[in-house]
Amino acid sequence: MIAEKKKAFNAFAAKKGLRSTRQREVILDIFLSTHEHLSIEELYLKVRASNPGIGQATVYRTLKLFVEAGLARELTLSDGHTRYEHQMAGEHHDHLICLNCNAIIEFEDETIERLQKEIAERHGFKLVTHKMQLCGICPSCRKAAIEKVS
Amino acid sequence: MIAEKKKAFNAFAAKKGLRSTRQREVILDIFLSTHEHLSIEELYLKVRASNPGIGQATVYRTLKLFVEAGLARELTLSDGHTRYEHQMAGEHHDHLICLNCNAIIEFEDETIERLQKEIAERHGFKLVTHKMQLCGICPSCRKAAIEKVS
DNA sequence: TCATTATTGAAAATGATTTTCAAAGTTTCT
DNA sequence: AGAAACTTTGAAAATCATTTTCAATAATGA
Ligand SMILES: [Zn+2]
Ligand SMILES: [Zn+2]
Ligand SMILES: [Zn+2]
Ligand SMILES: [Zn+2]
Repeated sequence: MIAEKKKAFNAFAAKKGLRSTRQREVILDIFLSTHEHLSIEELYLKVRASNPGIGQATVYRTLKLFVEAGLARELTLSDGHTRYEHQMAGEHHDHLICLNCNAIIEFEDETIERLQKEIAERHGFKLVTHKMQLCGICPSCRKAAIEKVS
Repeated sequence: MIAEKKKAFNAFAAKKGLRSTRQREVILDIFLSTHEHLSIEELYLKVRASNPGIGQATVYRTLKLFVEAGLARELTLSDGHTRYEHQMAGEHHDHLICLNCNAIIEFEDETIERLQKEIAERHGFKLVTHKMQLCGICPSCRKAAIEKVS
């Protein structure tokens, strides 16, 4: 799994004539070892913990490469911090986000995806991608809110 | 229509103890006179054209008030410029956006809205709002692309 | 090895938005 | 109306995520 993605990145790098550097390997390892929707800042801190010396700019630059290589997806929630998550070819999901605690739940809904395509077609658009975020209050925050009242 | 919205804003301002100022009236008039998804910059330029002297900060502050008052909706597309559009109670639409020319088409789809609610419920969330943008290539950009090839 | 070219880190730049603050304006009370 | 109390304003400064710059360093291929 991780090895495959590394291979995929190397293939991308080779095709693009990118050089293989320690920094990119470290950042790729750390990115692949996470399972959350991490911000650059969080990623940078993780990187720096094991590899002081790697700069933020390199983390910014490298994550953009991962997106280009199809390994990562950029998420822009409304907190002003760009986040990255794993992306595998052919897979897709959208997000349910708690407005209170920022918890993120992933979901897929084929019917919605199909309807989106239909809407685009109806307007003559060729659909390339979409962004969908459902924002609400998660179960534990709801419970906490109820307890506070009573 | 416009008069109603002005009344609504005045009611909001009164309830909040806001003072009525020339700047806010001017900005509200200009905002209500538009029918697009305008960025603050665009709005500021329009305001300044008839009222030099009104500062950007005031435009920023005032548009936030309109959102709070329920008259405006903030849109964050991916070009780094926050945009505002009219919002009327009980109405809702989402956007189809051309990745090439940035054209914005509005649409509503009740089935999607219902499914979103169901997804949220299935995960125990209380749905508060959502963001959905379909990104693609609009008819005229598609045509232009085809002509370029042939 | 050497020449070429890409990458890096630190610091500076950018650019949208927010904050600061003194001056100006609005409201309230007398 | 006049004065005190409080809000709003504009200009400039500050903020803050991200991007760019650039000289130094590293990777590549001949
Ligand atoms: Zn929560
Ligand atoms: Zn996700
Ligand atoms: Zn277009
Ligand atoms: Zn719209």
